[in-house]
Amino acid sequence: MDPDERVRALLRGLAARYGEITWWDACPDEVVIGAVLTQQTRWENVERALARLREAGIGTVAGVDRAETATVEEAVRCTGFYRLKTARLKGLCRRILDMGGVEGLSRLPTPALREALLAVRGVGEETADSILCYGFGRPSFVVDAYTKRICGCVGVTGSYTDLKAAFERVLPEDAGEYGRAHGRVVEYAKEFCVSGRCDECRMKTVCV
DNA sequence: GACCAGGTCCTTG
DNA sequence: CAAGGACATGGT
Repeated sequence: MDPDERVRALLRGLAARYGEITWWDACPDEVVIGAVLTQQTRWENVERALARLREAGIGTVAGVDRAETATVEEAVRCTGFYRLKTARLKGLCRRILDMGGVEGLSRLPTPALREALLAVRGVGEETADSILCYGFGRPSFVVDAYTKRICGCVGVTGSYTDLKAAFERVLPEDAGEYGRAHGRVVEYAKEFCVSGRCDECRMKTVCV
């Protein structure tokens, strides 16, 4: 079967199962911060860190930029790789402010904005796409470990760019649609995939 | 105690 | 380009 057709079938099944979920509904500043913190980390720990940053009054791009390194490290310790993430976070926030803040960046066309984000140390494709899609409302599909895993389960493989392109061909070009689709993939993976691999690969549950 | 988590970067072959 | 290691805490 054509890979795009498999992706279509997958998305149909997931939409039928999970419906109109809302996925990451946060202000741009928190999306920027959360996108970095969630790297290789469970979301629950990211939420704790975001709450700590908020309590410290530095849960924004400007806040992280002006805060002491040690203060940020303390707040994000629970997400792991905390030294690395603090450095990445401060670098990213600094860069965003230098480019006119979220406000200024939002005037850039999506390709230019994506390049600007990718140019920051610690911002790879997934992080950039998360910020684009959830922070800036741009239709840029996010491919994460769950997406790759689920795609593998239905026989669709390829590079990050390949998978991203497949979803973007199949879905209507809309950030909300992309976000919900990605959210459903994650919901499904959390429900059926156990410790790194699909338990019994129950994709038939949603795919047929 | 072992293993894994919503990545990214750097180094090797 | 593919593979392997480093980065680190928290939950099962």
